[in-house]
Amino acid sequence: MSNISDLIEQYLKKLLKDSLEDYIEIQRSKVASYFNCVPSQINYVLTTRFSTGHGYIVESRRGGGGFIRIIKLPLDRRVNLVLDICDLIGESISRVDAMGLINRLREEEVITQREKRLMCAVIDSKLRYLEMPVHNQLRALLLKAMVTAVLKE
Amino acid sequence: MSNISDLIEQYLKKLLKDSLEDYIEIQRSKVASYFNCVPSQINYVLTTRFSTGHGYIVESRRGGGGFIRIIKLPLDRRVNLVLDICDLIGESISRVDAMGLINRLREEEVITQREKRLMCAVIDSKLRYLEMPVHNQLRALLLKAMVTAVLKE
DNA sequence: TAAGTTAAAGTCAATCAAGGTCAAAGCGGG
DNA sequence: CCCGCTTTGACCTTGATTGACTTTAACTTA
Repeated sequence: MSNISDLIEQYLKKLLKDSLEDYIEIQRSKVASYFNCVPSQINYVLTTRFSTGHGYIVESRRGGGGFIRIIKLPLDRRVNLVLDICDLIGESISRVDAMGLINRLREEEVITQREKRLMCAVIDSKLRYLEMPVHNQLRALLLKAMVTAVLKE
Repeated sequence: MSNISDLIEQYLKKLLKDSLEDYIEIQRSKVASYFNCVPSQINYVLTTRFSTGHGYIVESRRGGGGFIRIIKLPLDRRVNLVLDICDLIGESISRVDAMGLINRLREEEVITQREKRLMCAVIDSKLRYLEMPVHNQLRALLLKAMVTAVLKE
């Protein structure tokens, strides 16, 4: 398991973890040349692993002195966490986004490892009877039910 | 008794035995070309010899840098439990039976209160798109996935 | 200060690299 | 001969990589 995208992902997450702030600023071209890849690969990593669905916000500026800022949304247990998450999930959610969300919940220690596995197993179940759109809706339904159940204490 | 499938099976089991972890990661195409067979033969071996029923969990990822991970379930009483439970669940299960099983797992302290709520939420989800027989099948599928996931430690 | 230059980052489609599925053909023992 | 397990291959889906082209911002200079 070692494609460049994974390495870049880990690299960025480590930067975030080590940062004193809840965000980091990078230079696309720097990171790209550090990993010996084309700059657009960074965008690929950002869109596939640092989307809103994954709990991040990405801002940037072009031109001289440009940068990319990756902000980690705080995901703590206050008031409307459940509602926010359900909102985030909506009526329909892709497998990737669902997994991203679950991972984030785990990273924030909002859920345990076992709970993560449990939720992933549900999301990952090959619901072979179903068409894609229905599948995405079903997934949203189940995910919301799970998040609600596990967080409502 | 020496068809390719058996050889591949032994090969993979040896890898597992020699591994420091309780899992291995392989590349389907590599193994296939090592054994001079078509890639899909590996899938055949996996489904016929490394199923949950056999005490393994198989995960994978496609695309560049893809891999197949074979996880060996530790063979203590919990695993037998998983296998037995999966057996018990079968292809289809009613809501009442499912709930009963979950309660039982809780009573035995095999799962936590949160996990119980999580599982109940999944089972209880009104899967409004579906007919009864399919619903029962789906429930069985999800329940088995959950039990396996939560107990695989 | 407007115009031109340079230094970023963004987009998108093509291509490559896996693994998944399924049905049909092959084969071996009873 | 038949049944069930094995083998094969065509076709599918998903994910990663690359590069040509575009857009935006800052800097420089006349």
